[in-house]
Amino acid sequence: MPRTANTYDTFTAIAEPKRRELIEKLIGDELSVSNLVAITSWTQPMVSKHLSVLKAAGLVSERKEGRQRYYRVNADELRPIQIWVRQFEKHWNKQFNQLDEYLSELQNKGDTE
Amino acid sequence: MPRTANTYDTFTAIAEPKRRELIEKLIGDELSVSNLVAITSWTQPMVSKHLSVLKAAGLVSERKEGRQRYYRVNADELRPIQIWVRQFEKHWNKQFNQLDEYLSELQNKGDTE
DNA sequence: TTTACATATTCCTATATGAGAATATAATGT
DNA sequence: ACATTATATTCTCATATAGGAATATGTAAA
Repeated sequence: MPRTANTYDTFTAIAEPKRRELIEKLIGDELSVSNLVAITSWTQPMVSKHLSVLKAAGLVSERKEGRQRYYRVNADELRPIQIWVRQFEKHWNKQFNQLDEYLSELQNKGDTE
Repeated sequence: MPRTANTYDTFTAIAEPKRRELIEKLIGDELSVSNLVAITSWTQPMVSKHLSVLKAAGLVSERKEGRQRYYRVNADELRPIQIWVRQFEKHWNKQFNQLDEYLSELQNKGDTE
């Protein structure tokens, strides 16, 4: 039995590097499959298949428009991960915590909302 | 080819629920294999094997003492996950962000350091 | 040096699944 | 109706790997 996976849960879905890559491309943007094919240079079936896994895990949603399908990320679905990781936060080294704050600031600066 | 996995990276290592369970048990505590066997009621080889994967991924370290081996979690190794997930933070729903703050407070209250 | 205990490793098997190629579906335009 | 474009699905194959049983390694005690 490989990865116990009832089917794809969030953790399993993002374990695959290509799927993380896809999700990253979708941050903030809504993109069609062909957009993603162009950006990644992967084959179309490969993009579609990974998208379907992400969709099954609830990490992306789909919007049909003509013959294209536009995908967007459901950012909220990544929160269980953050919540899980937070359990370990208090055991992180101080020096790294400083880096964290720095990164947080960078991100807030880039925040346009 | 299942999970592309060169071998176990952090994301792949925690994709397995049993491994997440193990890591959780090790938060704050240093535990021997038999401790973990007692706690989880899994077979000893099963515990050892999952620990070896976690160790290969750098998520736990080992300390030998007599015939026991004590394991502890390397919390810092989970930071890449947090950093990755943070990219999506600004797209989370406000209502959830409030829940986040609440959970954060709870956790800080429990912080003894 | 045997015996008992703690842990790791090896061997086997079943199965999930990523990749690739080919094909199907579906929508649009002519 | 037919061609074209966009996307999904199906099929085959190779391989990583979780689980289980058995065994090996290593350490302490008698």
